[in-house]
Amino acid sequence: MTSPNSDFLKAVVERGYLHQATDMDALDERALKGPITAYIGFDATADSLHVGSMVPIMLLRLLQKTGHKPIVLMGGGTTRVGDPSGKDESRQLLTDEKIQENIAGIKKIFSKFLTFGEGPTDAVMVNNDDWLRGINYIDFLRDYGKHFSVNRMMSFDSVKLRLDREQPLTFLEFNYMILQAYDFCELSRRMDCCLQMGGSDQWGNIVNGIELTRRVEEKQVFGLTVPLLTTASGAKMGKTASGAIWLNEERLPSYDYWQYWRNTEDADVGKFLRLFTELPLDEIERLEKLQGAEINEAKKILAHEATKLCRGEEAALKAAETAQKTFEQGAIGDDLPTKEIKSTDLEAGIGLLGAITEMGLTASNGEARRFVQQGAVKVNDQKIDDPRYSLNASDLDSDKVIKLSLGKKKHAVLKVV
RNA sequence: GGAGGGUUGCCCGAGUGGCUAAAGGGGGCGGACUGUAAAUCCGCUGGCUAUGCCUACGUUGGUUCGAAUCCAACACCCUCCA
Repeated sequence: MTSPNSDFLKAVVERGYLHQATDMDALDERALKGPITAYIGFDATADSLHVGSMVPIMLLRLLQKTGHKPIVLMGGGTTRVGDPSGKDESRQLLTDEKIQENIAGIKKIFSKFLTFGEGPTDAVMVNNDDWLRGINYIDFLRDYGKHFSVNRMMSFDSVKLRLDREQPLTFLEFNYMILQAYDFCELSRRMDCCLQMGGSDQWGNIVNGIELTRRVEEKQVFGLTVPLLTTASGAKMGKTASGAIWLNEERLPSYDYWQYWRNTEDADVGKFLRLFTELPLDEIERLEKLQGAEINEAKKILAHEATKLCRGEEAALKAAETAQKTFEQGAIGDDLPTKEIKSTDLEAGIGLLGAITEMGLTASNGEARRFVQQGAVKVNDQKIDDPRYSLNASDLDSDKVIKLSLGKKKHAVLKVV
C-alpha cells in the first residue's frame, strides 16, 4: 500500500488509527475527489458511552475535520437482537423505551465531538430501527438471505468462539451479522455512504456489509478498522475499580475523568496523545520523549486535552486546579467530592467508618473497617487506624473542613455549615 | 422421547456430611518503593448495630443434631442415541 494522499487517510495513518482497511488506494482516491460519507455503528445498550468508544468517536471527528461527512449509526434495531460477540451470555434484551432513552443520552455525547446539521459535511445520527423494523421476513430472505453463506458465517470468530466453547448461540443472535451487513447496504442506498469504520472486532461484519452492498447495489464501498486498545500493561481501556470511565457528566465527574487520563501509563502517553488529542504531531513527539518524572507534564497535557474535548475547557481547568492543589500542595481542591454536615452532628461525633462510606470512598462499613485497619485511611493527611475513631470538632482545619482520604488518590471533603 | 454429564463468590476453578464465608488462580483494591507511571514485594477482597449475628454454592422441598456436599422434583446448559 502506498502512503495515502488524502488529508483524512494521511491523518488516520499518522495518528495510529489504522488497523485494517479494504482497498486503501481506491478509498484514498475517492477521498481526494470530494467529501465522502462514512459511518460507525454504536450499540444502544447504555445511556452513555465510555472511554472504550473513544477511538471510534475521535475517528469520526477526524473525518469531519478533514472535510467529510460522518454518520453515527445507532443500533436501535440491532440492540433488540444482540451481538454474538464471543460472550457466553446472550445479551439482555432491552425495551424499546429504554433504547430510546439510551440513544438520547448518546446523542448528547456526540454533540460535543461532532457538528450536527444539514450541510454537506455536517454529522447526522440515524437509527437502524428505521429500516429494520418494517422488514418483511420472506422478502428479506429472498432479496438478501441468498447472498449469505452459512459456511462462511460459521467461520467468523464471534461464532466460532461460541461453538468451540460449547456455549449456546441462538438463531436470533446468529442473525445479527446479517442485519449489520444490511445496514451498510441501506446507508449506501439512502445516503451514498461508502465507508464503514469500527473496532477491529467488527472486521468480519464490515466485510460482510461491503460484499452485500457490492452484490445488491453493485457499488464499491470500503471498510476500515481501528485497533482495539489495551493499555501497555494489557488492561482493557476504560475499566477501573470504581467502574467504567463514562463520557457523560452525570455518570462520572469531570475531575475523575481528568484523573483517568492523568494516570496513563508512561508507555501509553504518546499513543494516547495521538489518538485522543488534536495536538500537532511534532508537539506530541516532543512530549513523548520526556523521561522520568518529566513525563508527568505530558500526562497533564493529555488529561487537559482529553477532558477539554469531552467536558469543555472550563471543566478541564477546574480539574487540573483541584489535582494540583490536592497532589502538589497537599491542599484541598474545589472539585473533590464534598458533603456538608451540621456542626451539631459534629459535636456529637461522626463515626469515621460511616463517613468514608457515605462519601463513596468505600462500598460498605466492613470494607471501610478493613481499610482503616490496613492504614489506608487518613483524616487531614493524618493516618487513623482505629476503626472506632469518631470525627469531632477538633478535626476541623483552619478552613472549617475535614479532608478524608483513602489511599493516595481518593479524597473527599466534609464541610461544616 | 431415552441415556449420561453439568450449574460454586466479580471471573475461572477446587471442594462430595461437621475443621467451609468455601482451596488455588485471575482481576481489583490497599500498603511499601516511586514520579498521582510501570515492575516488584506484602496484605485485603459477602453484609451488619460485630468476641456475636445474618445472607450465600441453579430453584423448591426433604433426610440429618448438622448439607455446597445425601435424596426428590423443577429449571437451564452440554454430549450421545431415537
